Amino acid sequence: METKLSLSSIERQEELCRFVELHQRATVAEIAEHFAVSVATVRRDLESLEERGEIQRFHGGAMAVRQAPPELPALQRQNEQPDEKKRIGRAAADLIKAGETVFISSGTTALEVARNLRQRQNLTVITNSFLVVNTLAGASGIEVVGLGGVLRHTELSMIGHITAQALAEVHAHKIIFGVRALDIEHGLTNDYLPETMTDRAILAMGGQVIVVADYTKCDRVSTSCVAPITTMHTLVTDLKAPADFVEALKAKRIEVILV
Amino acid sequence: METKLSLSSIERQEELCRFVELHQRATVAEIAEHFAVSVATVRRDLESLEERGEIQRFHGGAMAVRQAPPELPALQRQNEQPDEKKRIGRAAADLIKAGETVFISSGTTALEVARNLRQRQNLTVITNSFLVVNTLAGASGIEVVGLGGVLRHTELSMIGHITAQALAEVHAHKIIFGVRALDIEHGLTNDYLPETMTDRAILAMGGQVIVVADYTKCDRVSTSCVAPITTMHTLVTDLKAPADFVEALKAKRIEVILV
DNA sequence: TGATTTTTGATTGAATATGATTATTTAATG
DNA sequence: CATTAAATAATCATATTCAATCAAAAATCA
Repeated sequence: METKLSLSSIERQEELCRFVELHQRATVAEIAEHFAVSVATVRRDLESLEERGEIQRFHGGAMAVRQAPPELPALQRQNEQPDEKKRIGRAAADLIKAGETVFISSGTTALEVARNLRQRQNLTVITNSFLVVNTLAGASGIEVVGLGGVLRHTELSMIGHITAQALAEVHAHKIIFGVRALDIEHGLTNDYLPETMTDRAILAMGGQVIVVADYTKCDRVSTSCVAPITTMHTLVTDLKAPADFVEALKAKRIEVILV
Repeated sequence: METKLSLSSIERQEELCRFVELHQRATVAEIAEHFAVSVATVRRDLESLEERGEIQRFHGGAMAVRQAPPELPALQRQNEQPDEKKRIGRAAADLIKAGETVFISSGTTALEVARNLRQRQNLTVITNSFLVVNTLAGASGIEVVGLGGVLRHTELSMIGHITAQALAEVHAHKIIFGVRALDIEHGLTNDYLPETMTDRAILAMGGQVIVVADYTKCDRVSTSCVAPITTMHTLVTDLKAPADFVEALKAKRIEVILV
């Protein structure tokens, strides 16, 4: 693991807490080396973290007071192209108007859209992603409808026939759809076969299909075909998306929003 | 990144907030350079933004406010009778055997049961509690089935007709049921009327009904009648439970586990 | 236009964060 | 139980960074 440079004291303390939780226990020297600071600073950080009850100190180091939450793949991926995802999330959220019902699928980019809806009022959000529910929990202005189903542990999404059945009960004006890969010929593709039926049921719900995908997803193909490219009404992507790919979409009368 | 010219102070503050959110963190010098203003102005902006809670300052710069989930009632209540709840949770979890399917309802005591199942293998857990899903996310040995429904923000539970419909699709060997109050005459009662139909559907699913409730819930009545007391097959409670109440339950052939 | 308020940038003493130094405390070993 | 090595807490030095103040510039208003 690399050492990140010039963290603020707040950031370093947070990272330090995670570091200890990840290793269960760590010595002062280990921590000092990892964060490239003096042992004095480490001790000061450990002191304040112990005061807040975040860790337990012992002579020579510190140990975790709670077990580290497992690093889920879905959460790890949030750190890939974070700037693009944030911009895309904001732009897609701007497409949602008050009073509308919007479906938000699983995936980190779609999650970013949910983040930007938290402060909104008079919205109904339907989702099969538990991360989206998590993000919107406590958002008093938003009615959150979670679809049931079998939890896919790696993505924290709900899939299966219970999900499909619940989908038959609802309708959304707009569908924010995250996808693994986009290709003119092969359409929208994902990488997990069992999820395909759920994804198709989502798209069959009707409403405007807004796909959110950063440039790394464009002009790519994954394993599992979900739908043809024309199923998508709008694509929100970033400026690094291949120009000819964007042109090809526009030729097919698909709206493309570049941020 | 280019410098934008002649923004009003309000505009600049908004942009500044977006800038910090986009980069997650930024130093005062970075911000001053980007907006072509002095560090004094930046500090003033950061000060007012922090007062409004838009950003979090640290020595040398500012960072985006971390996505701290607001303190929800369900999470606050976890601190009430924590020892009893932990013991009850452990004892109830011991009743669950490998290979079984168990339903876990919402409520903090039921959540404590889920906590004690995290390391288990070969289990299926069905739940309408978002907190239970959260707890079991990443627990690879457990198949988690979430029921859909409308999110009740205060409890983070799923309720409504989608929930009831999903319940018709599943069956559990054992039902871990958290309840607000227990009374010999009035049976199991909860405090939120709209949830009653969902609770009844849960209990109608069949299987052994195991109610988890600390002593503060015993011999009490709440507003909404869910089911008669004999619906319950087993009660897991603590030693502070009123002795005559326990005796009355045993007389009705209800198993009582005191921890 | 002229007066008044607001905003901005520079200056300076105060505050903060960090690392080095040095007693003091702790834990390990014989 | 005494010795000893290591770790800690306390103190100090230093380099940034911050906040308060003030004057100049800009905007607002009569």
